Amino acid sequence: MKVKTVGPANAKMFFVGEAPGKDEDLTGLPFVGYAGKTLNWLLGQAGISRAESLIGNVARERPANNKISTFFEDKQCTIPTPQLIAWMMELKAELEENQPNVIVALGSTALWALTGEKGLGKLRGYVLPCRLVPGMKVLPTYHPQAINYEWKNFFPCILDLKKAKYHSKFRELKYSTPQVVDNAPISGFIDYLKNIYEHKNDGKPISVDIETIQPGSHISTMGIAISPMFAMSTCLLKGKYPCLNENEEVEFNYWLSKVLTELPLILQNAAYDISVLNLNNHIWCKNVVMDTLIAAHVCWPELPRDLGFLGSICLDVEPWKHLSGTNNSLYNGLDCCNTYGIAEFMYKEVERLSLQENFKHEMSQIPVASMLQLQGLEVHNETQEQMIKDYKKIVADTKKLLTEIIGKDVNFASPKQLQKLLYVDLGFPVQHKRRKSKDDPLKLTTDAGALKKLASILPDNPIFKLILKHKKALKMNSFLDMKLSPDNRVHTSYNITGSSEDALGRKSFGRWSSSGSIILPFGSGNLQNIPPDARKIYRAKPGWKIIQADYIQAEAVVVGYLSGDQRLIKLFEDSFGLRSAERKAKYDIHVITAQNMFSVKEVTKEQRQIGKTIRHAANYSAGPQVLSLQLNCTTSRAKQLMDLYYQINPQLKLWHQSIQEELRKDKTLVTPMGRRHRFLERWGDELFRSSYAFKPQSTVGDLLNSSLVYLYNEYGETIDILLQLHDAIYVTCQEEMVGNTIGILRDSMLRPVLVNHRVMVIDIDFKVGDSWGEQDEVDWQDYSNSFTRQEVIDMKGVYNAEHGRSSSEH
DNA sequence: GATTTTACGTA
DNA sequence: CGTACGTAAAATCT
Repeated sequence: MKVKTVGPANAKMFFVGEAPGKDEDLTGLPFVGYAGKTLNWLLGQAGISRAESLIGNVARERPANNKISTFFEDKQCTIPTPQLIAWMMELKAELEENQPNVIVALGSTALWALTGEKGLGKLRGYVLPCRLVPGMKVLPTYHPQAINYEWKNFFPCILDLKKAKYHSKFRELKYSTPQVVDNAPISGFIDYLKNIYEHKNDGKPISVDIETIQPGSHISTMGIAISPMFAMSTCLLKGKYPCLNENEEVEFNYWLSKVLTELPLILQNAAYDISVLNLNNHIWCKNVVMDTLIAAHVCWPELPRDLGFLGSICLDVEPWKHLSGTNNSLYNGLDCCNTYGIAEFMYKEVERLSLQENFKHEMSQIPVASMLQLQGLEVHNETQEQMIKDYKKIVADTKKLLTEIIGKDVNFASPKQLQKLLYVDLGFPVQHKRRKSKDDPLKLTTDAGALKKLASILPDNPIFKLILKHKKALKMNSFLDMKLSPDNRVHTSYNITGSSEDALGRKSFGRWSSSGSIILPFGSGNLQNIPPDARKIYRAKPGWKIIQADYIQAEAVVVGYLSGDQRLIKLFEDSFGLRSAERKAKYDIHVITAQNMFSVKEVTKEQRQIGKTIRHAANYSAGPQVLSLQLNCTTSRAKQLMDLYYQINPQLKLWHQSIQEELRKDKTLVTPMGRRHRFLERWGDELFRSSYAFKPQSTVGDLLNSSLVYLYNEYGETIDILLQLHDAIYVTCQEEMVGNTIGILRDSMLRPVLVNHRVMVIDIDFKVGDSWGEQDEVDWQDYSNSFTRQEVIDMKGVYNAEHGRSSSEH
């Protein structure tokens, strides 16, 4: 049935979808099925009345197989069939008749039909001129059905709809259009710098953006905006060749340094730009007041935070990202202006959400993250070469043996080839991947777990263990055999805001991530996943030591306080400040767990291991099946053990329940350090498990980063910081300075925090050695003054996120 | 040939 | 059980 457009004549908003579906086809009305329900919900969230809006589609009849491409001549969906052209004319007539103030394009087909544009992902949220009816404006966003499929898009969509609601109040398409002087001659840019410096930009910050070429991140284009409305951009490199002569370069750097050193700066991803400016221009940007990436992370941890996205949310400007290929300097200048505009928006947003403390906390991490990236980590050549040789031999030997046994050449790094070999050619029992839900389809796997299982089923066949050994050695080699910098270093980029995105949106629990540095592209990239054995290639200089300071049982301590487990809290408080031998003898948490579970005084090694595994599993709400794999026992035995554990630790289940209760309102949790996270998963076990992990992990991460910043700010001149590893800090120092350094680390890392109405102080352990991989535990008491827990609390004060928040709300 | 997705391994 | 990232191979797109 043909579907008509519905809604009151002359409505301010006109929603245009793609094509009718099954329910629309049956009723002749648009958006009445599943997608219609989603639309209603989205409109409700955005405060828009469906009854007051016009709603229709581009195509007026249901396409065969629900495929919109049937209405196009070409695969790319750019040449409409005569039928579709006729429908578009109908839409045009409806728009002209009703004269809405804003047309909301739902999905890429509507976007194309109304504006002629492709690429919804880049254009959503931006107000565009309508091509179908010139003079009208279009705001594209996701199709409701796309939100059903891609849950992460729901929040951006609501923001788009709110923006559309604002635009429905007036008819004109009025951009705030910045003035950009692009490709400025260098003399003009230097005058601009002088001028900014002289007037200090009237006390306001400037925003800076650089474009770089790889490798080496040399600056090709640089721009500075003095407000959201004016920027100048200049070209410094054309290809490989500098645009400046030597004299110009000296003068340019002189004034640039003055401006960047003395004025307050706005940047998007400051850690990158200031590192490049430091490395290549020897300029140290001291006063970064706003990193829009960090502000966006603090305010909206679930959302994308690239400039194009932030522009669509915060600004009313023309899309500009498409200029990057055609006019780099104009693009760069617009980046500057729009970063400035986004910054002004984000200042208010940080304040509106009372997240000033969190913002300051993350901003303070920029200098140390930049320093660590530029400094890198030195590799001991001889050790590296020897280890590469050893592991390469294992790879070759296992491969040779396997080829002899199997009788043909197989690439064991290819899951597909391995599947064929094991399950087809050799006919071994197939192993399936663990499923998230029973409804998910079974999938084959040849992972380590499957190979171990096969090895236990068929103990006489040596190939499983050989394959495992082969793959392990291959993997190890990737951590050893890598390109080093000219001075034998590896570099990593520490990312304060994390960076990964999954089907549900961004996750960010406040821990740093580590990835390959594009400024200094040496090493295996991530330094937070180096296996212990490969750590041996990072050695201290002769006469120096590497010290590791890590929080003891950090996450378990936080869980103890959060769940109000009095016995556990007492254990942690009683054992605070003890030498490790005494702590392990009397206050071993896993031994005590086992003692209680099995009602025994003397605990065997196995019983301690069970206690350890089960605590970890229970803290994160693992099921008996996973536990049975870890403990190598039957599922029923694992179930029995879990029940026993929960019987002895009833607080844990209560705590999990309280987390669920806390989620009920708006799926938002707040950590003891004041960090917020909104969970986007649908209500259910997956959401719960993810949220149980949030508070402990995030608290430990924030605690460690506070310590790291303190250490760098207070002792950066004297302490050589090497690495950040989530709950540990590594430094290097001369042998005779070990004691002193341990004292400083203890001073920096002991940080009392109010958790669940009690003061939590996580204790610290030290290890010292000649390399990152070979370290021995030491007692700090041998080197440093001893303070009781109470003395530490009195000296340091207690961090109270709740207090900070409530006092800033008024 | 380029880009995206999947599988895997480590903290 | 969770979070994180990187790498290689496969799969898909152009």
